[in-house]
Amino acid sequence: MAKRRTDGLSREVIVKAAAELLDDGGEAALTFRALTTRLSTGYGAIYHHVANKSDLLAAATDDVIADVLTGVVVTGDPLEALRTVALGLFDAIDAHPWVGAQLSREPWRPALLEIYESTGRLLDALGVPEQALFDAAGALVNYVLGVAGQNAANARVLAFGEADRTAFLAKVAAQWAELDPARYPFVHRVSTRLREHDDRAQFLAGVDIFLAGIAALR
Amino acid sequence: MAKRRTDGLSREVIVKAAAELLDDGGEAALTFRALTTRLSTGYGAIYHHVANKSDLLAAATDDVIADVLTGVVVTGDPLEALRTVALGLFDAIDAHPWVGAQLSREPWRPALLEIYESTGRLLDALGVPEQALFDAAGALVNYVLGVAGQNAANARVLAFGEADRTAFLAKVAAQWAELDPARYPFVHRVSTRLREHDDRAQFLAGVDIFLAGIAALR
DNA sequence: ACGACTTTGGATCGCCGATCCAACCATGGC
DNA sequence: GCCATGGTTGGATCGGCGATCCAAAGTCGT
Repeated sequence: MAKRRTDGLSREVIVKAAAELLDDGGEAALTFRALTTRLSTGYGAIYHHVANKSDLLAAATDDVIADVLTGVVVTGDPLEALRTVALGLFDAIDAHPWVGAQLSREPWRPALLEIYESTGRLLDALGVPEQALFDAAGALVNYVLGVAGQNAANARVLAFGEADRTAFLAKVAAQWAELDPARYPFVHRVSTRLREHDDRAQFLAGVDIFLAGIAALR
Repeated sequence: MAKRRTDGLSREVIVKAAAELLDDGGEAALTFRALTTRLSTGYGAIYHHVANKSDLLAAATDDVIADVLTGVVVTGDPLEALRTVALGLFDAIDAHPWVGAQLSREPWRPALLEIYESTGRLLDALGVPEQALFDAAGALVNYVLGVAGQNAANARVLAFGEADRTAFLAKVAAQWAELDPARYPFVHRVSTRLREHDDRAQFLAGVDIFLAGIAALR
């Protein structure tokens, strides 16, 4: 005989609640049971506004990405703007790792469309020839998606099991250092850099490598 | 009172059966129930050899990647070898999309270690300076992972719901073409290229962009 | 040949996404 | 002013999942 809600339950409210659950407890925390509890409602009410769980995840992701891309101020320099957009995406995914996992899983959705549009337009402004534009945008977006997925995976590891990032990196670096230098010369050699590296800086270094490659094609 | 198996059930056999299930029916087809049926055994027997489902997926992925990287013949030219390795990974992920999804989800596993090692060693042979080696390898690997994830996602879309690739691409391209050119100038413009593009060729174009960028750093 | 240890098969648990339906309530025709 | 109608809501329920647990069956050392 619980009382009925009077404040309209809307798709918007549900998506927002879903995003909060995801931020708080990771991807595993988003369940319809948890949603009914948080929203003090039942399954039927939620399913009335949302098709299924994929729909919900995708909608939440679209929201976050749209916020990032509309929030970025496009300066006069396309090169600088590209780096800003890329960093904005990185930071958003860093703050909401579930977005990263979702992006590298559901293609052809509004979020990805917006990312392609922003990236492609800036590459065009940069003077990339028509011929190479499509491939270049695809490559850059895929790089961002790759980093996004790895970031999300790392966040999952750190969320439960591992103490802090520094200690975890040190552990993996130690494993790399202990590998046979004859069989794994590269990994063995760069283990120190792994321990000391900064994800954000390395991400930007990758963007710059890509931009240099684009410039070479121009 | 079913008879007991006499051919030793081993981790190897289980991982192989898991890979077959994944190849046949996608990621959703890998369940312990399906495994018990296919192997004519029970849950206990499987859990005796395998820690959990993640362990199983990771082991199957490691197998596929190891096969690719050991199978690639390294020619004299490091540049050509890098492209060969990248294409080998692309083809393997194309043939087993679940590998792509897994790679962009579980970091610090043997499969990714092997990929880093192969990539890094070849970049080193290419003459990339010590300073840039770590970042360059990271960028290239992340690009491959990004494509891997998208490929896996596309395969999932095509596996159920959509008829064939050409028709699906045409549909998405049509949606892109119908977007407002004022709001989505880039996406609108390249919609034709989307319809006509070849995934494999575009992947290789992206690899070349990165290699050009890395050469610029040299 | 007997006991300790390993391996196997299946019953069972708790949780999940999804479906379904009865109760509820705002709105509009009369 | 009242009741029929159709868009909402809450919760019982279903089948399937990963995981745990245990008794039975095999294996091996002594």
